[in-house]
Amino acid sequence: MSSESYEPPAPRVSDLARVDPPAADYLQGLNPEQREAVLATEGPVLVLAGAGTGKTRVLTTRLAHILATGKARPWELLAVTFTNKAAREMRERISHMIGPAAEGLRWLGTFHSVAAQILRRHAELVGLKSNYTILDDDDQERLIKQILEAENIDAKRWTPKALAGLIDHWKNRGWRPDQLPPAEAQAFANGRGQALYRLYQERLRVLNACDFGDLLLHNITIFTSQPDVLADYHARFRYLLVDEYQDTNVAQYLWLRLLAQKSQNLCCVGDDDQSIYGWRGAEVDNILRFERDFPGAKVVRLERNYRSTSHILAAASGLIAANKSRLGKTLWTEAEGGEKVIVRGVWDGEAESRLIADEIERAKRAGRRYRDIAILVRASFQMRAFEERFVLLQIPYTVVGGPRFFERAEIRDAHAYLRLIQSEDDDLAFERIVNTPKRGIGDTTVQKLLQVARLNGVSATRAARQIVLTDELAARTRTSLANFLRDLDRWRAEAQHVAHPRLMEAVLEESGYTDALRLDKSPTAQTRLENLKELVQSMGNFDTLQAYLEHVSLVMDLDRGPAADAVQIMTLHSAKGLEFPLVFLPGWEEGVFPSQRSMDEKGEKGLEEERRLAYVGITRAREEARISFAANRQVYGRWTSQLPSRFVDELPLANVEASSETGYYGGGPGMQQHGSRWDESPSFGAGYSSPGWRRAQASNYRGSHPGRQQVIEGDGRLVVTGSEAKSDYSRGDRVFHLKFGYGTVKGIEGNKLTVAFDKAGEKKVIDSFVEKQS
DNA sequence: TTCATAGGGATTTTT
DNA sequence: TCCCTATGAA
Repeated sequence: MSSESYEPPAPRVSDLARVDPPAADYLQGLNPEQREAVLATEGPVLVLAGAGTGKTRVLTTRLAHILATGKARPWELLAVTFTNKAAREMRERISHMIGPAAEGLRWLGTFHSVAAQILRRHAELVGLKSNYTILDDDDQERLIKQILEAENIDAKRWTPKALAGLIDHWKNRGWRPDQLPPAEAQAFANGRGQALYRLYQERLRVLNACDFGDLLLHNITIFTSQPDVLADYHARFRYLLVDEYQDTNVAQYLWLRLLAQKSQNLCCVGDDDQSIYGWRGAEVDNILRFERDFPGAKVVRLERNYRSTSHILAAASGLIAANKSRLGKTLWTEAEGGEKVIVRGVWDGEAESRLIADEIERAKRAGRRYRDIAILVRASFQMRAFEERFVLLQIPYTVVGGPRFFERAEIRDAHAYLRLIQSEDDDLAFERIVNTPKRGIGDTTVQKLLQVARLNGVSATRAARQIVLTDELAARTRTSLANFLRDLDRWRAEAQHVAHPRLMEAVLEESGYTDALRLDKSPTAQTRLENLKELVQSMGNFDTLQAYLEHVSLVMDLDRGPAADAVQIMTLHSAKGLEFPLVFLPGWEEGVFPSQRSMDEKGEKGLEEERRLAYVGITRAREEARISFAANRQVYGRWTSQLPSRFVDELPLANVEASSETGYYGGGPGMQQHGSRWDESPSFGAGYSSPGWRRAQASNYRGSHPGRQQVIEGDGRLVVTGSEAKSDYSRGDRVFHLKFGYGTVKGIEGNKLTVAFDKAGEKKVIDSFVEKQS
């Protein structure tokens, strides 16, 4: 902070001398602090960027500035982010500012992708080949499971998942097997943790593979053991930039420190108040300690918020002030006024979703777009109530997050084929597909193969080659294994001259994979086939198979098309970095948010992280934030009565309005005063005049079920009586559903249909929500 | 190899 | 409550 540390007169003069007209442009419109953060290029800098203070702008402008002033060329900049999305966004914005020169930023990427690139060049230094594969968590877990089995450890009591988590944790802390602190080494399966970790690493080396944690850890090993390699990178990276510094773990911190130790030109941007990934190994301490770790560091605080209204900011600030371990910032805005943050209690979870859905319809009628509205929940089980309600009212929504494209089983299978074609030694890929689709090579055979492989210290494929020459297997099994090997060899030969999307198609056809799916009557088979088609298509974007496989292991997701106009439902975690005009924050109840588990496991630290999550939630809102809590909630099928979250009490009274929407609760005296009981007496029956409800009812009647009656019961549930009446539908009918699209009726139970939708899979729906196709 | 059933677990998830 | 997994029987 001291002014001495920011006075490198010489560079500054040369800055001014070199800045040419377009350069002046990019500084326009920055506020003084932002400008300071951009111009302080030399020495360590910590930019504390509060929510909505123009962080990305500073980041990109800073890079553009370094390039424009000729301090470094694009390939001399190291810029790391956590997500591919952030990296992509940064690259786009920079190329917008400086044009095609941004293409040269080859060291702009995620921690993992940059580390993977570095590791490719020096793999042999840690016992790998440069074409090593990167395991996903699925492979990782299967490998660990094998080790546990081989070591005769009860995998029920000591789950592979738990060990995977532990190893991850160790890697996050930067510990290799021989570096574990004694206390940690004792963990797992009666003190065998360290030995198992060592075995796991050995297996990885044999497989020429590494997991995500290894990417960084191997880098660190190389840098510390090979000074000349490190010196090479010191010469290369003249300026280093890190986004979301509060989310770095110890390994990432060590990695950065090694790379920055010579030039010291390290700029870290982050916000301690938005550190919400502690459970994944992020160390808030990294940011809290920055000034100690980098003596003479300059600290710039970005506190002017351009996103939210003053009530929203004040509410968030008041809340986060309850945290003890923080550097402290005071956000301010010129956008005075606006709506207060609305807080209210409802009777139960259903009332909550009903309330929010109705308000969304009101907002829509008032001219808001659906896409401007978000519902941010603590945990995904909370999403269902909203989804159900939205389907009922036909409010379009999208759930952000959820299963990702490359994590689907069929995609992983397809990749396993490719991996095995590319590297015969990839045993994990071999095991995955040797009997997928079924070709009569059962578990016993595979186990036998693995045993032979381990005994002779060769890969499973090689073991298979040997074993088919003997008579150890039944004739039938032997033939199909031999066929499989022959196919592999053929594909491997084809891979030399056939374009990889073509190869993929051939493999899927000739292996019988697509045939098996076509014969599969299950409703998801169709979707899977489509996914595979999409996969083949996406492969075309890459020059080589190698490049493609590298991409999928590091990116794990497909670029989604433009977002539809739909309400966004997501967890608070995945909302970080986003903003919406109208934000709903449901489920603010003790135990749900803050999450009980978080507090049980991490105590005060856990609670503070939950509070930061609440802070992140509120600060996503540009214009309106609406918090709610229910008095009763069904958790895992059990009704529990809930207490309002302590975070509700921590909101500053002046910026909050405990609203009493007519019909949702009595609005007794309790509601006016903060801190008193949030009594509420729901008045049922109100709130059913919204357009969506009418639409739903209309479509019920349109469904034409003579002899049936719809009754709206006291609790608001739609009950259809007389369900014995004969259904209009019969098995095999083609139907259309507004949300799920086209499908075929598979079963009928009263007014409920089981429909196999072409896209969405099998669902149970109420018949009045589908239209019969003739 | 496939089906049925019992049991256990059920936050958050950047790569 | 509900969904996924492992396990066992046919």
